[in-house]
Amino acid sequence: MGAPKQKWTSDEETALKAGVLKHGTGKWRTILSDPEFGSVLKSRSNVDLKDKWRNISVTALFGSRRKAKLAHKRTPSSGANQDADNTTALTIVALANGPTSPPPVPFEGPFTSEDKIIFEAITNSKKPCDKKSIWRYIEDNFMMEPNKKRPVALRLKYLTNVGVLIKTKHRYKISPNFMAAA
Amino acid sequence: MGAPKQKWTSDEETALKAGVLKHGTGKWRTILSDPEFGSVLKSRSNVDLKDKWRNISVTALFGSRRKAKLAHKRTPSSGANQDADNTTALTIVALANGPTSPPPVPFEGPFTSEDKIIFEAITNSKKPCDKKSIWRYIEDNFMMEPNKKRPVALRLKYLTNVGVLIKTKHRYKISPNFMAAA
DNA sequence: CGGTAGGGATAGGGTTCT
DNA sequence: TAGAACCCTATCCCTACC
Repeated sequence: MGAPKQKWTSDEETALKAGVLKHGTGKWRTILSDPEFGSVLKSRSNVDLKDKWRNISVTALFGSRRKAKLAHKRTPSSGANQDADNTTALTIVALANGPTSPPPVPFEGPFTSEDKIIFEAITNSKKPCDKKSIWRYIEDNFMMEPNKKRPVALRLKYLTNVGVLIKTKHRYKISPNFMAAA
Repeated sequence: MGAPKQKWTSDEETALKAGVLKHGTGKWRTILSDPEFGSVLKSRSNVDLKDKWRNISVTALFGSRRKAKLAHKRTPSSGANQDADNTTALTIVALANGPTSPPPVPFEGPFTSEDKIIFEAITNSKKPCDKKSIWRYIEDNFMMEPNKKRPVALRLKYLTNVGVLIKTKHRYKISPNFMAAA
C-alpha cells in the first residue's frame, strides 16, 4: 500500500521552522523552492509543510489540536493555558554567530506561553509589525481575555530589552540572532 | 465515567468484516455510512471500527497485538507463526447462494495462516491485485523470510483452484461466494 | 490548474478495564 | 498477565476557495 507514515525528522522540523522565519507562514511552496530548505524537505509537499506547521504551532500553545479546539469553544478565557510552558516546539534559540552586539540585559529563559504567542504573531506577519498588529493577531487567534493583556505586554517589553526582539520605529521583529529550533 | 466498555457482538463483527470486504481496509467512515452495515454498527465510531479490525486481524495472524510487535522486532524471520491456525477471526466462509459455478476441485479446510495473510493482502488492496502486489504487501507488513515464500505461493495456487480466489488476467480477487465471518 | 486553509479521517502508539 | 476496548495525536486526505 502507500507509505506507512513518514515521521518528521528533527532536521526537517528545523528546516521548516527556519523556512517560516525567512518567508513567513503560508508560503509553503516558496519554502520548498528555497534551495536552503528544499533539499532537506525534498520528500515533503507544500501541504505537508502546512500540516506540520499547524501541528508544531498548536502543540506548543495548547498541547494538541484537539485541546486547541476545545479551548476555542470555551468562553473566551484560557487562550494560552498554564501547562503549555514545558513544551519545546515553538521555542527560539540563540544562533552561534549573530551580527548584532550583545544585549544590555542578558536573557533568562525559559520562554513563556506569552512569548510563544508573540513569536507566532510576529512570525506570521512576515514584516516587522507594531504593537497593534500583535494584539489584533492574538485576539483573532486566541480569544484572550482582557486581563491577560498585561503579561503579554510585559513580555513584549522584556523580550525587547534582552535583545530577542528588535524594536525599530515602533515595529517589532525577531532578532536574527535567534531562530526557531527543536 | 465514560461508557462501561461496549463489547462487540458477533453481528457487529460480521458487519465489519463484510464492510471491509466491500470497501477495503482503511475505509471506516465509508463502511459506517453504508446503510448495509451502518445500521448494525450505529453505536460504533470509525475509530472503533479501525481498532476492532486491528484486534481481529492481528489476533488471527499472531494471537495478539503484543506478539505481533515482538514478531516485528525479531530478525525478519517468523512473520506468520505456527500457532496462528487455531484462531477463527479472519476466516472465510461460503455464502449460501453464489452466482458462479462450483469449482473443479472442492475446497478442503481449514484455512492456514498463509491463507489469512493472502486474504488480508487482497482485501487490503480493494482491487484485484497481481502476485507482485501480494508479495509486496506481505513483505511490508510481515517481514516474512524468503524460504516462507513457497508455502504462500502454493496456497495461492490452491485457493485459486478451489474457487476461493478468482484469477483474471494475472490478478487475484476473493470469490463473491465467500466472505469473512466469525 | 496550482496553492492555501481548514475540517476531517486514518494509523499506530499508548492506556484502561476486565 | 493477556487481550479487548478505548484514548491520543502525528500524519495524511479532501474540499472550498481563491
